[in-house]
Amino acid sequence: MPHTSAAPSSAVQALSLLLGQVPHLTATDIQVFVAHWQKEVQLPRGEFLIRPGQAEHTLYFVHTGLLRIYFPTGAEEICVGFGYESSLICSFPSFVTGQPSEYGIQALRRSELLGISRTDFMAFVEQNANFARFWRAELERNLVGRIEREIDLLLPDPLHRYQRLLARSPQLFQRVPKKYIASYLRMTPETLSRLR
Amino acid sequence: MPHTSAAPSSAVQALSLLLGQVPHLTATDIQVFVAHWQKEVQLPRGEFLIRPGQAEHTLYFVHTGLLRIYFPTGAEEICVGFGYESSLICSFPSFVTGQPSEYGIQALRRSELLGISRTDFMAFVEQNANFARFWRAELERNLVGRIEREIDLLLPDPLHRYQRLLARSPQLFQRVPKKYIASYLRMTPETLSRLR
DNA sequence: CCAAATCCTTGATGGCAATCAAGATTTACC
DNA sequence: GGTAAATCTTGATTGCCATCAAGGATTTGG
Repeated sequence: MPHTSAAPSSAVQALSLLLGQVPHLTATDIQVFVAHWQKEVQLPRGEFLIRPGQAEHTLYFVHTGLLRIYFPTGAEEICVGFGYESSLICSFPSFVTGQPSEYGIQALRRSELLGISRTDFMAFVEQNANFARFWRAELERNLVGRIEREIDLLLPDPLHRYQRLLARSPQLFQRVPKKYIASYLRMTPETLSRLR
Repeated sequence: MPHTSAAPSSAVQALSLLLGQVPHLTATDIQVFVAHWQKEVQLPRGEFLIRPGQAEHTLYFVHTGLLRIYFPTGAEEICVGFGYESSLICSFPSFVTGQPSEYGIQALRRSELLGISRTDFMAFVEQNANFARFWRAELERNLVGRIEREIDLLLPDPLHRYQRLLARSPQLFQRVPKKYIASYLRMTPETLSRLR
């Protein structure tokens, strides 16, 4: 083992692993790319990655932990998504448009993340067809998922919404506090509890 | 005017106009591209572009008319989106994944469309960085819009949902029958009527 | 321009989930 | 491991939207 360079962090290794699954990306591509994920963040439980109204144009990789994305209405906060280990997370509209984020992102457990700036990330997408393909696949997967979810939200019957989510993401119910799932399912914690 | 080639159809002209707004696309790029939109469709009011369960992996350009995208539940159909003039429309999950469509698309007025197969379209995206950029921008715009919409659907109060949609898409209320808007807003036509 | 269908509105009633409340359980953190 | 906080469950009540129904307005298509 060479002593001249520091060993890559565990988070960088995990990110490299994720990228290794992308077709046609070379080891060199990945090595150069991960070097640009320079923003290391450690969040204790309850801490915020992004607060609503804040301009934060960073794409994050969740190495460990669990986060929720929420939208603050006047009265309450509604949960619109979660961030799991080994996935990407950001306030998407803010990341894409450059506007301040309407959403907040909060750690539900102690979480470790790696971040890359919008500028750096988009430079890779522009200059390398393989990264462009990767980002396009991310966008398509995300979009298909959101359309699925739109159905869930339109179903009038709380039981149907619960059953669809349970079928699609059973692991959610073992990791995320039920009250956030209830908000995500557009019902009160009491109603969710009675359905189970 | 040359007699050796047929004049481009009005639909092709409109599509070319839309593509002309894309940065870096050359006139030649556009000319070659639009030649692959070979599926011409004319739908009378009430007719279906795609029926649920059908495999239809075509991307459509709406030249004239108005369509609704809907999801059939056991009891009723819920409206998940609309297709306007000079915009693209498809059953997105089906177009991307190649699976049969869970959604239906129906003409609400007499509509004229142009279609391109998934295979042909993706070939352009793969081979030309400018088309890749165009498709990426489409995906990002679409995704941002869906996230906006997710908020609308999560708001518990029908009045708030109505107000948000009215602020974002006031033209909708002048073009689309209210009963479809009501379904889109997750409420009954009676409730929507009382809000106005 | 007319007839028929579709769509929109207004009213009365009932059901279901939100709300309020309290106790039980789990989880976090020192 | 022990204590405090957070979360989950169960129960009673209320309010709001869906449902059902009917009359009026608009649109469609010949």
